[in-house]
Amino acid sequence: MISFLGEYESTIDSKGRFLLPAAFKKQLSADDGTKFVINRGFEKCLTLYPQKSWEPIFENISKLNDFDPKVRSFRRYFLNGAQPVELDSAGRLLLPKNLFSHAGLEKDIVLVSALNKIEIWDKEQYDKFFETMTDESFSAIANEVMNPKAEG
Amino acid sequence: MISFLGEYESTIDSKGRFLLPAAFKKQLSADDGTKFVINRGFEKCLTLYPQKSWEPIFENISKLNDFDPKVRSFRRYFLNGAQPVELDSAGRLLLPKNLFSHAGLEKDIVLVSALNKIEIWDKEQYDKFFETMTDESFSAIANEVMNPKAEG
DNA sequence: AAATATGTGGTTAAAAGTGGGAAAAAGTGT
DNA sequence: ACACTTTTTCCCACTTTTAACCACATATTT
Repeated sequence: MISFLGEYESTIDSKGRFLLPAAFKKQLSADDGTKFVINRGFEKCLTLYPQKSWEPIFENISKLNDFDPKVRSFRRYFLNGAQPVELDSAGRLLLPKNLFSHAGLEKDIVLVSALNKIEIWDKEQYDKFFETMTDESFSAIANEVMNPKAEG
Repeated sequence: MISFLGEYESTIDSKGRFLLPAAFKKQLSADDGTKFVINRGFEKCLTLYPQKSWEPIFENISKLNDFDPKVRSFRRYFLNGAQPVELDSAGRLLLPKNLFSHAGLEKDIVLVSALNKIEIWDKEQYDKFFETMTDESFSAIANEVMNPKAEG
């Protein structure tokens, strides 16, 4: 499974395209190729999955029991907005218009590794996230997440 | 696991490169090689991990469940700004531009051992840190950290 | 003092990034 | 159904930036 590392800036041009930073392209193996799936992220961002990273997620959702109303709600919310995108000859991706508003995208964006996928943030929103996160709140979350035994 | 020792100065050239002091290079084993990961540090500094030191940290985070909002916050904050860097033929590292401001880097920098990684400080910032730390406050902290029973 | 290793700077070729035009496709109205 | 308009996609050409390389200066060692 691929894993990304890094945080790079890019800009959206007048046609809604942005260049996938070279650093990420290098991290893509040959068989990840040029196909991606883009989706709404959980917070105010978008998520970009290389085809290979998307497949297992899609499979997991397929396995859920569709008779459960919660499953249906989740599936609708999660899959609505997911769209396949492909790199053009210059290594750019075209952002679907209907996803702009969810992430509040304008012009300057930040692409950040999220392990096996990439998050796309509006630069302003991204900066805001870090402003609201204090050392103490990070420290508390880190302890909860990485040291679960501490709780109980 | 590698562990560094020492504190050395270096300077950033006009292209944003700095020479990794020979003393640190000597401490790197052959299989640590030339690949590093650089990231924002908790304080006003950057952190430089030899690839080998970084891997286990990254793996641990990969295991967490990304559907947990706390995990996402933690991941974002922790991976914030992490970028792969590599030594050039002259043994220098190129500092990513977007990390300059976090550490307030100008020209003169100090590289300090931080166990299995190296901290990169702007010389001025580093000096300030020592100015604010008096013998007494150091002694108090030392007692708290190294002798937890003392608290009561 | 010579030789080797360390540290510094600059040039240049290659890659990354940007913008726009034209062809194709989709949509709209008569 | 056809002509016309608008949107989308594809591709080409240019500009800027980057990183690889080279050459030299300084320090250190034998």
